[in-house]
Amino acid sequence: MSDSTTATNFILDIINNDLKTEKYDNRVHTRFPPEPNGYLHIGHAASICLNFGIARDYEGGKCNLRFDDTNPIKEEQEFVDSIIQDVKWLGFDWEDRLFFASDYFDQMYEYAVQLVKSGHAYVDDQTGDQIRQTRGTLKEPGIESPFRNRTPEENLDLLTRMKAGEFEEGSRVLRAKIDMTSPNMNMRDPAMYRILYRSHHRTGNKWCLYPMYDWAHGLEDSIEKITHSICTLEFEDHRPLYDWFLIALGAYRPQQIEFARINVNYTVTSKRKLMQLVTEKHVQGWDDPRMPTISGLRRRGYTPESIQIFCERVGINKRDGVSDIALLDHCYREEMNNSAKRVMAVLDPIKLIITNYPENHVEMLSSENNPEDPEAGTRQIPFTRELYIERTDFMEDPPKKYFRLALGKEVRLKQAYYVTCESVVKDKDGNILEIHCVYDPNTKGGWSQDGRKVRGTLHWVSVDHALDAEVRVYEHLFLKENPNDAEEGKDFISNLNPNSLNILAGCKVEQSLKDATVEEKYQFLRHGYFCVDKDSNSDLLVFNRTVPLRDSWAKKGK
RNA sequence: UGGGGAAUCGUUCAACGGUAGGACAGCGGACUCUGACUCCGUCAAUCUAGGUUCAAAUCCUAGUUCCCCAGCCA
Repeated sequence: MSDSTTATNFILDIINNDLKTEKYDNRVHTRFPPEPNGYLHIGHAASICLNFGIARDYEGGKCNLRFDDTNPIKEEQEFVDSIIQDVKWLGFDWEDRLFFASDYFDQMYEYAVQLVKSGHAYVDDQTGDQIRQTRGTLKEPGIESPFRNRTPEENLDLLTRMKAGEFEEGSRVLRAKIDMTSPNMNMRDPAMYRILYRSHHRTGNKWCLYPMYDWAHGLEDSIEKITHSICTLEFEDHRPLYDWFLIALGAYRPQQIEFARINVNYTVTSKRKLMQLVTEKHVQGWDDPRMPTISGLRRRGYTPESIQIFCERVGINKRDGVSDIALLDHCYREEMNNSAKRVMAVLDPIKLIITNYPENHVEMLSSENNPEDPEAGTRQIPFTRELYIERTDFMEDPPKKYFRLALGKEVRLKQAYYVTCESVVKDKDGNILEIHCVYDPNTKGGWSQDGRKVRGTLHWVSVDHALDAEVRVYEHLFLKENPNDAEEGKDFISNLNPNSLNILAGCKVEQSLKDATVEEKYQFLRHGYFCVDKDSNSDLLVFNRTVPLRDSWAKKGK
């Protein structure tokens, strides 16, 4: 390992041991094998980080990106493209090892012929229903197919004709001849090939025979000389079958290792459910910033680094659990605190007028871009008589320990001056329209010579210079930690959070944001971390709030 | 006794017969030109019952709970 301080886990233990015993000639070669039938999500990220992380951390380690595209009914090029983009964006490199299971179809078929010839596989003429009915149950053994004892010659003839397209879809399957009484259902003569007259996104109409997962997956790993084939827990009792095929073939056999899938609270990660959210338009697409998809997280503003660190800290083991999304936010804040440029943005503006400040006067004030990073430098910000401040930064009847503006109270305007509130202007209904203050010219830069202190520091923007912006503030997509915990007769959809998207129009942001580019990230002072959304145009900047800053004051109010 | 897995602070990961520790979350405080950051403190766990041992989260026995498997899905 290149970094001994990172957490170890049972998979690394296995690999280290295999290295010690030279089980795989000191090679470490993993793979990430997505099926291109949906978008990648945070759960996949854990697997990607694990597999590519292992390749990165071991001397000479490799990790392949391989599409497990054995089912043309569900798979599409769109998903291949998005997956490639997402893995790349996450920061991983498969070099020249981008593979497709479909590239091995010929080879797989030859292997099948070999099993037929050696009497390990047979063609079954039973219907799907018949096969299901004779499989037995969890507690009762299955019944052998009447076609189970055909000769290798007959099986070979039938298999050849299946491949040639002589038989109807669903009329026959090739089955492994194992044990219909096995307590492991996977070993009860599992199907290897089904007949499907479907066009495949890569092989077109070349095949009408498509391999099943159990048959295909081990072959893919074997062909690529994978050493450690890491998958999720539900494949644990497929391992005997994985091994059986490769042993029967006398082929190179990787070690399958299973770990618990990563779940995250307040969201769902089943492909079916994500698909449902998109198709039923509960969200605006796969990359909706509320989605746990990689593309959604990306658009929301999360970085590859924060996702990687999150996955590392969550860790790997064999118990299923649910991780706290707050940890991702923590990882993100940690990263951004060191790197994000600070800017001032007023999300809910109210006018503040400095009555003793000259009209039509503009002062340029200097502000640091990132107090955590002196190298980030400073910028100039225009200060004028009329400013916008945050509506919530003024209260007529402030509670105790309220540091912000109130009648007669003095606060600091960030990097500018101390101001004291003298009066407010209201409309007929009593709504505050303007806050009138006086400033102390001797506090320029936000510091007083006489040592007097103010507790509150407010952010602001000049009315004349502010840019218009729309800010999208997100909450959890679901109200419950476990969205599947729904009332009787209802499903996860009933737990959708109606306030998961809150659009703030009429926000005012500082001038320096004029040339902000899509995906660029900022800290809006005292608010949180935001990034520019692709919906921005030359008239209106659109920001997504990735995560808010921690706010111990707001917490006290609760 | 169908088979296969898993049980440690609220969550998550460690401890591999020798002081149950870290992170996140929570709570309290200090600091602060971001009520941020940072720092300090604090809360809090070995599924149960027996057994082996000087010593058990760890080994043994018996239970309990949870997850996965009856697709021509992966």
